[in-house]
Order: sequence, then C-alpha cells, then structure tokens
Amino acid sequence: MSGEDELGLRERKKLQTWRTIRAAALRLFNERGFEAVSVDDVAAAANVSRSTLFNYFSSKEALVFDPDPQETQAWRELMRDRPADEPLWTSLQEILIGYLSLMADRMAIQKRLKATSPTLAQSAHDSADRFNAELSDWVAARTPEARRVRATLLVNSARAVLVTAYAAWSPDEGFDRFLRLVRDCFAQAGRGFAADQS
Amino acid sequence: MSGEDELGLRERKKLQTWRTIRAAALRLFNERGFEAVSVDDVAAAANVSRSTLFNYFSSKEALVFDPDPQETQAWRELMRDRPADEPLWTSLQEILIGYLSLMADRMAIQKRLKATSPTLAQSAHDSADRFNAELSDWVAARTPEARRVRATLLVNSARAVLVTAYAAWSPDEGFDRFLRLVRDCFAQAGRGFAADQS
DNA sequence: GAAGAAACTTGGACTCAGTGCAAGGTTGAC
DNA sequence: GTCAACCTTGCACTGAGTCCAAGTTTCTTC
Repeated sequence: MSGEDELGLRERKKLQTWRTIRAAALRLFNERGFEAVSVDDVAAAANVSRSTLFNYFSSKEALVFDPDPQETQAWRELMRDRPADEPLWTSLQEILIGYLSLMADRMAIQKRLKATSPTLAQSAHDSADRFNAELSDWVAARTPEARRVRATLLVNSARAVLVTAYAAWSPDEGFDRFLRLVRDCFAQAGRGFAADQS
Repeated sequence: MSGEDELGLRERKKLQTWRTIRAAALRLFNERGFEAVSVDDVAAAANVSRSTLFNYFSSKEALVFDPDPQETQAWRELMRDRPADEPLWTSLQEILIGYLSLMADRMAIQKRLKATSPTLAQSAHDSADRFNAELSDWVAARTPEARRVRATLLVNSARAVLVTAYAAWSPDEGFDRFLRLVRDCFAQAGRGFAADQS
C-alpha cells in the first residue's frame, strides 16, 4: 500500500476520483440502502458524470466490492512473501489472513449492506472471485501439472473456510474474533472430515 | 420425480408452461448465445407474454438455472433417505452425487453456456446456493447447536469439492468421469490438507 | 350446470442499469 | 508551444425488471 507519490498528476487524479466515487457510494448506500440509491445519485454526490462513474466501475455492485487500485498490488506481495518450501495449506492460510486484514475496515459495512440487498449478496461472490483468480494463478505457477487438481481443491477449500468463518461472524464482534474463527476452521479442514462419527 | 398426474388442470398447465418456457430458452440460448437472445425472444418462442415469463422466472438467468419445480421435491427425498447414524461427510457426498445426477442432462449445456457469458457464470453460484440452503437446513436440523459451525464447514467444504471437480471436468467428457472426480476430491478432503509437504 | 371467487395472462407504461459515440477539455512529451 | 494521448461529458439507445388494470381460465359451491 505504498508509493502513491511517484505517480504523475494524471494518475493521482484518477486515484482520487476513484476514491471519491467509492466514498460517496458507500456513504449513500449506508444511509439509504443499496436499492434505494441510483447510480445517478452516486455520480451526483461524487461530482462526476454518469459516464465517468462507469469508466471507473463496471457495475453498481462494483462500487461496493471493487478493491482499491493499490490493493491488488498488495495482494501480489502477500503471495510473493511466502517461502517456497512452506506447505501450501499453511501459505493459503497466511495469505488469506493478510488479504482479510487489508479489507478489515470495509468488512463490517459490506456485511451489513449485503444483509439488506439480495442483489448485492449475490455479487459478493464475484469480488472474492477476483482475488481467487489471482490466488489460483499463484498456486498454479508453483504446482506441477500432475498435482493441479489437488491444488485447486486446496484453494477452494480455503475459500470454504473463509466463507464459513464469515457466516459465523457478526459485524459487531470485531475483526479479531473473525480472524480467530478463520484460524480455527483452517485447522479443522487441515485435519480432514472423514473421521467424524456423525 | 413422480406424481404429476394427481394434479389439477391448473397445476398441470402451469407445469407445462414452465417447461415450455425453459425449453424455448435453452434452445435459443444454445443456438445464439445467452447475450444475443432477449427475454422477449424467449417469450415469443414460448408463445407467452413477457409478463407471464416473469411470473415464472424471476430473471433471465433463472431461465437457465432454476430447478424444475418437481426437482426440489426430489432433493428433500435425497436428504430424507440418509440413515441418521451415517457420518455427515459421507451423507454429504451421497446427497451431492444424487443432486448432480438429477441435473445430469442439463450440466453439459449449462457449462457450455457459462463459458460464453460472464453474467451467467456469475449467477450460477446463485442456483447452487438454493440447493445449499436446503442442505444447510437439513444439516442444522440434525446437528446440535454446539457443533453448528463445524457442520457449516463441512457443507461448505463439500461444495468446494464440487466446484473443484466441476472446474476440472470438461462438458465433452461424459457424466461418469465427472462423478469419479467428485468422489476422488471427497476422499482427499476427507483426509485433510495439513499433512501436505508443499 | 350456472354464478361467483380465485388464480393466471396480457399489454402497456415506467424506472433504471449499462453501452456507444462524438465533441470538448486536460495532461504529458518533445 | 504544439501535438498526441487520455479523460470527461452529454445524449441517445437497448434491454431487464416492476406495476397495474382489464380480460380470461379454472375451481368451487349450490
């Protein structure tokens, strides 16, 4: 999340515009609910035209879920930082925890918004998918062809862990509690499910 | 999937209309692609008004993914049929395989369509969610409060298994191959991931 | 089997998301 | 300072989804 200084004026303006729009969107959605606010409302509140808004965000839902432009860079660093000989399951855990920490401040709002709009709830997947794609690439690059399906299974299972912890967490409980849930579920999935007696 | 005979005329007509619309939709989408066909096209092809179409399907995507009205009944039977003392992980495997078998004929078309339209790919989750909700209810009813989070983890992991197998499968390969992938991934997740050396 | 209630269908008008384009304004490079 | 690349804007257009009032079909009851 460093270095927005050595950017040209043009780039800095873009970043600023992006953040202005996002901020306006989150504020309005939070006040009135997702459905009750139109894209034009958001554009107006951010002092940009409708067209410009759609230059930055590909859909109304993207206003809520798109990652900050500098965040995707941070993702890659999270992955690059894992030692090559670390077991994949451990790497996934640490990467995902890092990922969540980047969104820590947004998470509560997002979860609350999702509760109020079915449309949003649905397209939340999508945002997770983008990170997942990034993650899958990273995994694929470090896994030989023959173990590719297994590697995918691990990635998807890690996501299952996340989803489970997320569902069990309430936005009022604070972020630490959420991380504890994540670690716990990771441990359980690590041990496997076959041994359960019911 | 039995008993559409002891239905009244009204009910039988409804079922028939539903299936006519669905069939028309799948045919058109398959011929021209999802995006290239409008809802009006489908309505026209099914000899039904736009309004009626939306009475039966809540969205364009639903035309592809909604389960046949009689299918949801079959789901419940799948769940009811599992012995109460069977380990949950095993039950999940068998239920999901049964579920997939119900959709066996649609699956190849759906996967092909999904490949051609981003919108569709996204909302595929949604359809799976509906089954998942049903499944979660069943699991919750058979699991004491204290183990609820773990049960959710198992359900979500089972879904991860499915998603993995689905991704690794190609629609040309035939359904049996798909089932083999599912069983294999179930076994792997059953054994856990912690032991992996990388 | 006639009459009325309930459920289903229809067309049309409306809102809003998202696309495409052409014109005007801003930024950066030489 | 000039030119090219890039951003922003307004406007017109398509298509999804909602709402409603009026017409038609099925079910019920006597």
